[in-house]
Amino acid sequence: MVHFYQVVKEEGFEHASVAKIAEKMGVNPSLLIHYFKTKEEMVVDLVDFLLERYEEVYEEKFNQITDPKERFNLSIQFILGEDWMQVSDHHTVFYACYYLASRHDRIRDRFKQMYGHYRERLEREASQWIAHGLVTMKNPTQIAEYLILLNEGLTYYEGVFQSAEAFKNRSKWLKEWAIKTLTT
Amino acid sequence: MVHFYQVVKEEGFEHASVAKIAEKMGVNPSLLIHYFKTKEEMVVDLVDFLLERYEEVYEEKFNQITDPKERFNLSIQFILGEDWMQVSDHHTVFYACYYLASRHDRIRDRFKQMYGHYRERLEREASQWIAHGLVTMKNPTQIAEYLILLNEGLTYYEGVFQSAEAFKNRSKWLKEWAIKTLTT
Amino acid sequence: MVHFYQVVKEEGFEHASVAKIAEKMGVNPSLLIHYFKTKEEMVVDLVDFLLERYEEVYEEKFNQITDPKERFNLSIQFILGEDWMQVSDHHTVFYACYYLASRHDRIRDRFKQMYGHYRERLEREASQWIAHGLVTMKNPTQIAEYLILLNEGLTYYEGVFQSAEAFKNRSKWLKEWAIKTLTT
Amino acid sequence: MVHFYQVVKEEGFEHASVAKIAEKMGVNPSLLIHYFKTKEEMVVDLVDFLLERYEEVYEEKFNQITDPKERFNLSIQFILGEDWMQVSDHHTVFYACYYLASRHDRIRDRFKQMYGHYRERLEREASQWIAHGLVTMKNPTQIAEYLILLNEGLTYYEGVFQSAEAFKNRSKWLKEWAIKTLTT
DNA sequence: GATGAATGAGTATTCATTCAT
DNA sequence: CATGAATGAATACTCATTCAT
Repeated sequence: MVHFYQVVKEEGFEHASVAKIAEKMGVNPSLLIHYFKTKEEMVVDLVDFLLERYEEVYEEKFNQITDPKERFNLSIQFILGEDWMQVSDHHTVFYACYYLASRHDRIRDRFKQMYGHYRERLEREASQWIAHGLVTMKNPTQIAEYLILLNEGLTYYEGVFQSAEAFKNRSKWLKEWAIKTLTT
Repeated sequence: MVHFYQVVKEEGFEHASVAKIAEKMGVNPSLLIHYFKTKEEMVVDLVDFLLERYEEVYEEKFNQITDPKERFNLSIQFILGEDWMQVSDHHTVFYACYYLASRHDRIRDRFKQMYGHYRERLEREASQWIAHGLVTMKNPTQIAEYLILLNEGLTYYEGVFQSAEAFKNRSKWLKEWAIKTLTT
Repeated sequence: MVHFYQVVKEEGFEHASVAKIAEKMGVNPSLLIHYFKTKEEMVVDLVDFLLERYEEVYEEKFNQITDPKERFNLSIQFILGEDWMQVSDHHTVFYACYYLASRHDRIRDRFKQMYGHYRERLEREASQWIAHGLVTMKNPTQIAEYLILLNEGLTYYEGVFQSAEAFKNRSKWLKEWAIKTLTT
Repeated sequence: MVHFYQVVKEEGFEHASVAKIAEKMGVNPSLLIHYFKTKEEMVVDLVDFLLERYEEVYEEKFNQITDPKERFNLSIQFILGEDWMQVSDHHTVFYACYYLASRHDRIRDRFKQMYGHYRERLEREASQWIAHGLVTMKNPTQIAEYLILLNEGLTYYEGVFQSAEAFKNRSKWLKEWAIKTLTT
């Protein structure tokens, strides 16, 4: 899968043929078909591979800290800061898969699942923030979705303009706005 | 172009071959190549076609109303409400093009341009809001980008879960949050 | 025709399409077809154009001098020397046409005609040489063909190795050999 | 390769498409591309195939006889006689390739190599002739090149007029002239 | 005298997949 | 467990040519 991912990244999804993936793996194209039966299956697995990495990343991030207040700040930092952007050098591959999701039910289900987990994760966080009086908003689901929305919007927008500097600046005030929105 | 658009919508970008587009148009494939020289040119034109429609839509929307206060509410309504979603039944086609932009400079330039205009449009609106004391945030650019971010995040998220009802609800509280953020 | 010639020279015979020739001429492709009826006709005309230029060149060369002895030396010089090679920067185009001649009767007839004239020309020269006792060989036809053969062999060989220096040297001793052959 | 050769011979180089070659072979066109990667590679291989056959022919011819004097006469016979012409029913294919060489470095290199070997072969022969006092000319390279030139000129000329009878006659006196040139 | 729309056959090449070994 | 031969459909694109204007 990592080879599939690499080919997509280097040559684009539309050029990621079975032959090229096999070549990168150093095996025979037939072998890939033998295991996956069909390319569609490979694509689904690629999506799984990609989304699992996302899940791993945020699980890992949220498990590092225990102090609630610190967690709140670090969550905002993680979701709207530059850390996430590093993860998102997957950008091209990710949006290729997102497009697929719009046409392909099985793939969209994977996305639903991943974002479902993501939201649950954030809901649990948000509940803690509420419990510790760190935020004034009272609905954990809304808090979670709000942050995801901002995150995706930010990533999307950066994908268009691709300016590290502008992103840095935008990230800065957006974090402030988000904190203000949640805490007042 | 509208035929290209339709084929992409119906069969997916990856299956939108010159032959199929020509068939939908009822002409010979070579005729398309004769006019566009290459398929790449057709794709760029498709992107232009798509983005121009977006530009038309928001230009039209923003030009309907003159009363500043009403404009503020209607802008929020337009950007974060269901109206936009109707425009966004282009979803699949749009994200196919967005993916292309990540790999194709000319196409990304088109996106930059469109979002540039969009932002300028919103900046001018925001300046009015500020001038009339409708919002407390003082930076029109940040206001504009904030709204675009929310809009894109919202659209993106809906693309995954595709639930009209959930969207409606989300749209409702998000508008409230946005207004609160901008006005307090 | 000169445009056809140029396109063949620049892009190769196989890429010299009606469209490209028309473009180089600044006219509409249909116009060319209108005049020539078919591309085959254009090719035949190209061959005519090319061979006529060859005829012009040797007619011109042989008409410059009147003194028989000088003519003998200058003929050898012209046929086996570097002058000819300048004419033969047509090399690519010429051999493209020669190949056509092997498959195309009308074109081969043109070649026959041109070489017929060439041989006759040389025969008349050779007759003069014989009459003035400049050569010992007595058959003008054989003399003419011998020189044409050497010329073509020399050109052909140079086409393979493409070395100006080696050609110069080869040209030098070949002229001596030819003179020796004809005069002893 | 032999199929490619046949198609070129029967239909002309310009019509020797991958599809036609595959058809003649009774296989699928994509199989050819699978093995050769590109048509250009096929063409290079065709040239190799053709030139190797030439090499084989003259190697074989020169290895038959051991007596030096006989070798001299037989070499002249081989190079300027009708034997060679039988080999040269490759005429069309050969000149198609020669034209290619004028535009294609890799192919021209093949030609250089073949003619290099050919010349070396003849140089070795010529050295023997010199050593045995069969010829008066003392430079083996010049002797070799002289014979190649005559051979190519003869072949070329015959390609234009295509008259077996005229060729026979021409071949006859040309051999006498060549022997005279080399031995006096 | 010239243009431009349109065609249809043909080009090399890519691709996922099958099957025998 | 893996290879390699083979296929057939699809791809963008080229080209000479026709025809109406």
